[in-house]
Amino acid sequence: MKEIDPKRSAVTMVDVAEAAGVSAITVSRSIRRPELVSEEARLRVAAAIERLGYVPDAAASALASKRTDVVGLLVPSLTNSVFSEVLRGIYDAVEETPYSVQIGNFRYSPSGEERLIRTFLRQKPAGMIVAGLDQTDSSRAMLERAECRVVQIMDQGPAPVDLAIGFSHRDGAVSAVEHLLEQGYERIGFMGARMDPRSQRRLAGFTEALKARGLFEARRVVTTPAASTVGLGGQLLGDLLARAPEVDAVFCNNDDLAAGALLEAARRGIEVPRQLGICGFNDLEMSRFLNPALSSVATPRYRIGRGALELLMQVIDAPEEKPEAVDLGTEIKARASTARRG
Amino acid sequence: MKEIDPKRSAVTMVDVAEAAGVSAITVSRSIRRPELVSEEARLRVAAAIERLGYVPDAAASALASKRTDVVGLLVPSLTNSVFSEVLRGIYDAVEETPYSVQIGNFRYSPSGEERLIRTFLRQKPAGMIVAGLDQTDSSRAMLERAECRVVQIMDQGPAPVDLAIGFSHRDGAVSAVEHLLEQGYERIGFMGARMDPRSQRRLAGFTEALKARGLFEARRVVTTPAASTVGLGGQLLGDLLARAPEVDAVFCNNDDLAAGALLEAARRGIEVPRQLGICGFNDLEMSRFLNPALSSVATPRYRIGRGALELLMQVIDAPEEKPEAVDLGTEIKARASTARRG
DNA sequence: CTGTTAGCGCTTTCAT
DNA sequence: ATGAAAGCGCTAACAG
Repeated sequence: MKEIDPKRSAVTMVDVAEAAGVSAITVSRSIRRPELVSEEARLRVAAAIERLGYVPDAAASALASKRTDVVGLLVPSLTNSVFSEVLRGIYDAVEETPYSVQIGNFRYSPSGEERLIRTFLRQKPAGMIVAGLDQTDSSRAMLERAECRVVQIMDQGPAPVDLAIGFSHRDGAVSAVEHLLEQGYERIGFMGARMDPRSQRRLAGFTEALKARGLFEARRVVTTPAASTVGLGGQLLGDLLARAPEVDAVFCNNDDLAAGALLEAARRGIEVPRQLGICGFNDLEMSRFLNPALSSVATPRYRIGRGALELLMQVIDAPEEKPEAVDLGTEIKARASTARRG
Repeated sequence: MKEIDPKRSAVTMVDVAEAAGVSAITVSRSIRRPELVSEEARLRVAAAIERLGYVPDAAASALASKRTDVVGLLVPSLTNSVFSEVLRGIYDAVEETPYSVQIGNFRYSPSGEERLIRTFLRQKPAGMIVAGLDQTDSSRAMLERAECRVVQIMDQGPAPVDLAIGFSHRDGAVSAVEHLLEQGYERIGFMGARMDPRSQRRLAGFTEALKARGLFEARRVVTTPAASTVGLGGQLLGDLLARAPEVDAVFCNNDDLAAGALLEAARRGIEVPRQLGICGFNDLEMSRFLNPALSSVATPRYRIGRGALELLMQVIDAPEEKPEAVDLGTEIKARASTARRG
């Protein structure tokens, strides 16, 4: 049985110092800046640390030094496959630095986001990475007053709090619509779930692109506040076809929905791409292996993650630097699911 | 441009106290135990906090009180869809408590896991949740000495460090094999990627179940250390069929591989389930929407997450309590992809 | 290269 | 219901 005894005072730096026959500060230095300590002292300290099972106290260190090596990361979801690539980029990049990442998941709740920002700022993070440009006023104010640099990721738009790296969701949607038009589709529908601010911008791009050509029909747009899943993609395709049976193509807000639509079309005997073109968004790993392969708008998720952390590292010791917002762009991946002319 | 001025000393509790005309301790109390403070004082303090933009310092609080409200969570992956459900369970459960979760991702690296455990313990977490039972000796020793309760999740086996909740990967694999045998498949192959300890146990269950019936053939097992993806599932099916063309069914280590195998079979004109039965593991959301629907071993991921946090809450203020390890079990979902007799 | 001194901002403990 | 004093464990700043 595990023994938990919070009264037994833990080993402190002073204990280690006494055991090693040096002073506390030498212990501190041999942990943080070993090059400033003689090899002999360093070895004695290391041995004492090992022998006593010393674990430095992060809170005491943070309090005394007024700094931490934590980079706070705020995302709206960990289930959404989009963010897993971003995380991979961030983790890859942070591994090359002395910093560590702490994730907060606000689950698409603005008040949850405010709460998390407050919690993170209490810890005096070395930097913050937050998803999106659309924080509440109060969240935005906290980020603006924060004593650390802030990178907003995933999106692209005017007036970021500090730094920003992402892409234009509107432009991505426009390129999808243009691709579908090029392939000869003209009665194009839209399927969207969750409809967070970025999804809204994709819908806006979709709408604009079609309106510019006089091809927009409001009834061809189906959305739901529910979270995107493959199953929901099938349902939404059913809803769309019931409301607007004439649609010859559908732009899906993301690849989960698009995969669901593709599979549902197969179940209904609807031929893709001949009878119905389907285009997704994000270009998830699985999409190109579906039958037919799913066309999609590829988004630079990994590069956003890596880029965000690199941006932060670049400015973290240079408070005066302020790089421009970075637009990484998107790329349409034309595959069989929209190859009407092929 | 964002102003970062680390020299400008931040607002402290004493500043708030002066502004509110009370002492620091009253400020402290009106934040943490408002019921101990008169309403008048509380209102004045709240106003002062608001006016000055006071943000309590987490490090100072942790140092003085020797406690935090952080529950550390260590997972080997955030990309692996398996953990997203676990996270959802944990987040749902923690929302009902005053604690907050901090995720560490060790990316299937044992040394990364050690490093993260060390980092987490420095913060004196209120509790720890770690994936798996197979830590290195050094990791295990740290967890055993930790001044907090520890829950190991995802697996089931002898001698957990402290608490445990999960299911038997071996039994799950056995049930998959039994299902395939019942359906009349006899030359069953195995496809596995990553092959972490839990995957190894699934392979062990697969092997045992077939050996017991004299049906095991080593060449029908293909594995790779690479991470599971849909694309890899297609490749592994190709490898398996090249090495053992006689296989009439395949048990895949997880649903990503199984989905890839299913899609690759379609591409090759192999009829599923008639010519080839395919069974996955985990029962991801998408699996039942594939064509044909994918049979899979459903794992209680959400319940593991929620259960782990609930276990922790249950023992966190009762150091003497030590519940038994919880085995949540698995359930085979028989669907079209293995319905040979159907 | 090493040590001394003086806090960091908060909470605990004990008074009142 | 409120406060005064003491210190949590570490590091910055300055000596030596």
